[in-house]
Amino acid sequence: MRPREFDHDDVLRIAFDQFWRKGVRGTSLSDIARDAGVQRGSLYNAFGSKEALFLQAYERYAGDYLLALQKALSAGSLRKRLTAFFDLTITNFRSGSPPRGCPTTRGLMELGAAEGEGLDDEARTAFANLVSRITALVQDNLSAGAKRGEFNGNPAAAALHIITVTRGLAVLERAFGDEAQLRKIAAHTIDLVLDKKAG
Amino acid sequence: MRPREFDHDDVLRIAFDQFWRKGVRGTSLSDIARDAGVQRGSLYNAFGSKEALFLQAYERYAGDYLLALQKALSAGSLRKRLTAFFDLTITNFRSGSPPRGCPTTRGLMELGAAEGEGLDDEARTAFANLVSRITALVQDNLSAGAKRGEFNGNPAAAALHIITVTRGLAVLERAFGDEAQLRKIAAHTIDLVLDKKAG
DNA sequence: CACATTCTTGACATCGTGTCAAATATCTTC
DNA sequence: GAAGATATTTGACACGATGTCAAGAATGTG
Repeated sequence: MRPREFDHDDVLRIAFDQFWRKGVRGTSLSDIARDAGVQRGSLYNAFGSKEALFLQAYERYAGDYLLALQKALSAGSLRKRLTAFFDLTITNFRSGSPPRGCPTTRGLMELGAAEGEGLDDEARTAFANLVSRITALVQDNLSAGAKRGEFNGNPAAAALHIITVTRGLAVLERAFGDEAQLRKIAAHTIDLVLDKKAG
Repeated sequence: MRPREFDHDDVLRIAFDQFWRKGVRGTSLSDIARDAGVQRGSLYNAFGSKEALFLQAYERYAGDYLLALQKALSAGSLRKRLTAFFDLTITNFRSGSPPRGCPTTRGLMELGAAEGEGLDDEARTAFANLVSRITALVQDNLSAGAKRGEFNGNPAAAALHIITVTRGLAVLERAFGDEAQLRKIAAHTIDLVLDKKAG
């Protein structure tokens, strides 16, 4: 056995940074190889393909991000939790310089409609998975908030609504790059959801 | 002068169909040339670049789409109008087989963060422009509805909220491909916006 | 009828993905 | 400690995409 000359995790981090900034299609393995100080062929040998490398790098990101969201949603009133949730969401979209946007949303919109076009079903599953987990997280918090009398709507419907808004925020971030606007929309959404009349 | 051997508008339509289905990065000028029965070089001669061709094709789409939305928002109660608005939005995302998603949202997420990466600022402007126009359209309807007593919130904030939801729907469409889910979210959004307590 | 102008066509340079075989370096076993 | 097995590295190759360019082709005009 010959040992690797590069660190597996280092490459994943370097690669995901590029994917995040430029999208999967917009990032070449040559870029990553240069940044990581590794030969292109070695990346193919270690990961198989650009998409496989992306998937590994993305899973890493998704795990970290989900944990951070969990933490943001873990204390205070429901309103405080939702505020922290949107805060982290927007901060994530606006991280980096220039801001990198949302990698999940970008990945989802990069998917090809048919076979062989763009990212494949494995990537779609990974993206959809993170979205589903976040939705469940929000829904659990809404259910708990309902028990405490902080919310009196349908937790499932409201969670889906909130996740839809976060996806929309990711898109508007790309369109206008106006962070204040995003925060206004988030605040308005919280008001709408929490002030809803009893149904 | 030698006359063109192809129809300018035909090519725009054929090209946009491909861009819509596979994204700008995922569509090659060879694909379009083959589909249109035109030599690749002729496309460069006539349009200059893939991006320039896309921009022309997109403007065509944007004009048509905005008109259709205007029509959907032109009659009945505010609730009926918003329902027709979301209906058309979702129908547009789900058109084609397989469904093609939202070209504007896809385009926005395909943008590069820095120079030279992905679509450039001209494309961003075109996308942002359509989003802004749709927002204004919705806001006008909300303002008119407020005068008729069908709505008692802030038209600008509500319009921004609604447009954010439509962008989110475009993303969820790619993630889950579940049209019934999209329609539920849309209905819930209309309820939230119209049932809002007086503020 | 010839000319100028535009379009078309094919060749080329460059870059990206992905494959492969040969070379290389370590771990293991004797 | 030496030899071989095994995995990694490296460079060459095929292929397809973008974009440029010069040469050929076809039409309107003088």
